[in-house]
Amino acid sequence: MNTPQAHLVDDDDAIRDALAWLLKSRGLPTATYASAEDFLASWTPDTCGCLLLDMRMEGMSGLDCFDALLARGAALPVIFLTGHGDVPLAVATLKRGAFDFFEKPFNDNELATRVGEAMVHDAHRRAVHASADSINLRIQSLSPRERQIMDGILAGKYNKVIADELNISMRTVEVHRANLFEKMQVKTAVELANLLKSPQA
Amino acid sequence: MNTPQAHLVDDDDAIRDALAWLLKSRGLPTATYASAEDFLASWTPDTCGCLLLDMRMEGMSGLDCFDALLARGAALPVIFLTGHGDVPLAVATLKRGAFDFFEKPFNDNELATRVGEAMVHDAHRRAVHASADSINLRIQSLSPRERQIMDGILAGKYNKVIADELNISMRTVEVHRANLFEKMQVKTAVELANLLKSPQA
DNA sequence: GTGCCGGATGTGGAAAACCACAATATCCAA
DNA sequence: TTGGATATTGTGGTTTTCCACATCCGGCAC
Repeated sequence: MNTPQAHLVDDDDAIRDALAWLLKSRGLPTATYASAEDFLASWTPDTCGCLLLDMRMEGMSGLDCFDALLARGAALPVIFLTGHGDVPLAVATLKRGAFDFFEKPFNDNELATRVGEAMVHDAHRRAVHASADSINLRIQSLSPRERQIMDGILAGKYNKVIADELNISMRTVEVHRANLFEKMQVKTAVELANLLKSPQA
Repeated sequence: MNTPQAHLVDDDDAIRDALAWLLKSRGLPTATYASAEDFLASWTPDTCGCLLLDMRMEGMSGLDCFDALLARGAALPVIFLTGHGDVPLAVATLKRGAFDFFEKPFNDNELATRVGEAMVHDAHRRAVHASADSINLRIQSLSPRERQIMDGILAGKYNKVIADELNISMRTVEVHRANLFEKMQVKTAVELANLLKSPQA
């Protein structure tokens, strides 16, 4: 897991340096990139924190960079910076999942605050994701038969009913049930149901 | 429950009539209001569908109307219409939960499409809400003791353990358990867990 | 004050879950 | 070919759930 950082992408050296200084002075770890291409080249699925993206840049635009990230399945919160007010663009970008959209000139305090919120948001997202991953991993370790029995259990059926439906003996259901409880690291059907509910789908 | 409608609020008679005609011609039931005050006066918690709100109006502004609705706990999807591009306003409004934000002149097809989507969204929201209400109603019918026993059950504890923790006999726990299953309309602990998970919190 | 409700408890039994020990069969990879 | 994972079944026994029948107590409303 990479260290959470504010990833700042702007092709204007002066602005980039000023913004980086602002963020660092607020205690926000910051990495800078002179182009969207540079950022994408260094990006990995572990990249986390948040992304500050200038909309208009030489080469790849901020929007193109956002598209590229979405295509790669990134979930990094993105804060856009733009110089020229464009309501439809701002609205469309937010609806596509951008975390925020700042028009220059912006208030330094507001931006720094939002960057901090974005990083908290991302930390929370990663925590939830890690929990979901752990559960999905356990589910994938189940054999097909065990998954069938689990479905029956989650439907609140008696072992006897499950056995009838699958045309196997009750004893076999009991064995699969014990095995899948072991794999899912639960002791009761209720714990299993709780596990499969909370975080993801 | 009121009939789902597009509630159109605009103080410009010509625009309001034109928009209402547009929406009705697309098969979207539409009600019109000449002011935010008129709409708020007719609003009830049952008002549903979606709200089309002109930002700049005589008297109460669209934003004020939005605030008033939020204060009343309304969950109606709101689509804002504005004549003067203002990125910070659009961004702030969307972040506060507006469904969409259109800048004039807008494309009729896009607007009508979004109105349709907003109404679908609201119908879905109401369906989920109704289900959650039904469950909350059942929970509220439980006695305090029954709720305690339910907590224990949802934690996957044996009746024996619950009894020890509450310093009562196992038999009493069994009785409460049966009673609360009756009230919650479930037959097994797993069904109870499933019920309390899906929709709300 | 009588009745209803919530709460608590007991006996006793049927049904289901839970578990240890034991065995067989298939498929697939080392 | 041997071993591991998956799937299947049985015996026998303990624990827990689930339920019918019955009793007792305190608060509260009519």
